[in-house]
Amino acid sequence: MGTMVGSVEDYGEMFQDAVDQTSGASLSSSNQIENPVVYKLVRVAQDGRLVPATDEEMLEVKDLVENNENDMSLVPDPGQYEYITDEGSPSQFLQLDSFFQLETAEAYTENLNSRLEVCPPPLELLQSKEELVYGSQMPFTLLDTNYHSSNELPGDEEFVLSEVLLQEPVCFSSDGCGIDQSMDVSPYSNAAGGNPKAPALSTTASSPGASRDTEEICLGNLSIKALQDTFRATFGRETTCKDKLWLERKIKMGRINPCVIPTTSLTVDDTKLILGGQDSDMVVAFSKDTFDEGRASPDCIKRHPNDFGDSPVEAFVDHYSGNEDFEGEYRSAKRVRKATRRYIEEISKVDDENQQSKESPIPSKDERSISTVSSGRRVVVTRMVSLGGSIIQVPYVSHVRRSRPRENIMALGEFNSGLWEVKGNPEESDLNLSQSQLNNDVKRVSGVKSVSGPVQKKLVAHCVLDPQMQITTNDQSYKDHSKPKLREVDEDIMEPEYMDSSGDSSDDSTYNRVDRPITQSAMRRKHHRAWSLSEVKNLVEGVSKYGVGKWSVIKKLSYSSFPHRSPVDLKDKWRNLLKACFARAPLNKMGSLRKYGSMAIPSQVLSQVKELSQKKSHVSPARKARMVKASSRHGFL
DNA sequence: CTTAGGG
DNA sequence: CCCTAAG
Repeated sequence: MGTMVGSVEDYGEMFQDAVDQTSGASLSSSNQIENPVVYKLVRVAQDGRLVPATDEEMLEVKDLVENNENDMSLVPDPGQYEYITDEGSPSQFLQLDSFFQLETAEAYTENLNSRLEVCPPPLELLQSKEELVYGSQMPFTLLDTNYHSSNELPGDEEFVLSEVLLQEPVCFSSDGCGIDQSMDVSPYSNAAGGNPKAPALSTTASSPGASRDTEEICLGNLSIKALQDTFRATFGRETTCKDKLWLERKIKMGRINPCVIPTTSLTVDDTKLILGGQDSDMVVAFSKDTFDEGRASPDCIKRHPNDFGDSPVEAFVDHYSGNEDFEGEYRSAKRVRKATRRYIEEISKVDDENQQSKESPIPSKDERSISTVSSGRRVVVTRMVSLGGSIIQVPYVSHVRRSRPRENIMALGEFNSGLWEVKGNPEESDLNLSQSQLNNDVKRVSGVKSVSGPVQKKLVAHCVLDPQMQITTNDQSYKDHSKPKLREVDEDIMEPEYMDSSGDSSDDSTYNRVDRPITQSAMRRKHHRAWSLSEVKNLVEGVSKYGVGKWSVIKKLSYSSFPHRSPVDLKDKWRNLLKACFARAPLNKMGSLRKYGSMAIPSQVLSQVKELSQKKSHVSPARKARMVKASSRHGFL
């Protein structure tokens, strides 16, 4: 059994006719744009070409569809798609849910809105005529069946009808009961133009002739209330969102076919069908192997995270997932973070370990989990990872730092070349890296925290070789040069230039100047400078003046004398202060003394911090205005 | 570039 | 302190 996938535009007619019996209107090519569902029928030849089906083949399909059509309305399966004719009334129902099994509610709660899956049905369904229930399987189920009864087709070739062009008023429901419910309850029938039978999936349905331009103009003129009504008419549920832009956007997206897959860029490589679009990055990748072997877990259609694609993700999602809309409303209040690269990397890493793939980061062809797909614009290497019980496809990331190397990458290179020897020139401090630094950098280079990748393995090997030094290596030259070590200590103290410029010679600075034994903590980071009490006080004062979150303002106004503290540093420190004061609040006895003998923060300051944190959680508009004024006075806005 | 937040 | 994502 070969692969059967495909999508060819011209062959929508027959299928369309079959489905759209009542209207009897056949689709002209110009007409297709307005029609909500367009099926395309092709045959995939052995060499992978997509051969348009012949008229005879189309007739068979038509017959098949018609035969099954009678049963359609009897199928009491929730999660149907609705097919809307040009007249705007629902003439048929198509159940396609197993094909477009898009994001589920659970999936979205995982905050992985950058992914999408569309999984074809199990192969068994493709093979069994008996099991064929119209609409509950993929479209090409029908055609596959059809193929077996067709004499016309060469033995190895199969019919394929795979893609659905969902043009306008198709309502998807992630919870699997969208249409049914809406038909029953019909909470929006009024807004749908007065026809209570009309599912009012879209206002478009009631005004099929309206062009999008017109609509968009109209949208812009609508009031928020009207937009909300339109939203309700479009999506079948209420919205409380008052964001006009958001509403317009959603409505537009609800009307615009979110998953148009231009067939112009349809290509087939030896195992994959790729449907790439100029706008859409949607990639359809049905694995031939998977189908051949009768597995029920073929490759899925995936959307890639935003790194590899843009807004279409959202459009796609919006349309199919009712939940997303809620999320969208929520998002207008608080922005939602997408999965970070780190997160993806770690997922990838875990997957890597699971797969025991020790090979080069370049995906091998045999690896099922890694596929190279082209989206028309670019080639994307993806890999399958399991997450939260479902399989998702993520862009492949090698576990190597991809971004700009650190300034001391050269030193790293030397380590990487195998000897671990720092060239013993004390003057070039950049090369005289402490071992901890090296660890750190190696860690960064590998991009992951745990040991993985050749570089870090090397490190481990060397560490093992020298049991005397726990963290450091067997590097003799490093030992011999005390300067690097001293330098390391220096990291933790105020550097003179800053002292001078700041004029801040308060207590803690001298504290920091005290030569301390090289503790582990002192070894830990290069770029660590202890916060002086005056700095902390400055910070607190700055926050009290300008408010929490105005880090750059504070930095510029109160911290011009501390060039080594970035706004982010301030923010971090503030976070730490908060942590400190709230953690200590209950048992204030120990007061300001810390375990590790690091800087003592006066409890007075801490209470100040606490006070500010509470007060500043809600800055009054007046104060905000004052702040804006102040900062603009200083040229910050 | 600035801010927020995870690491 | 670092990194990255979101504006």
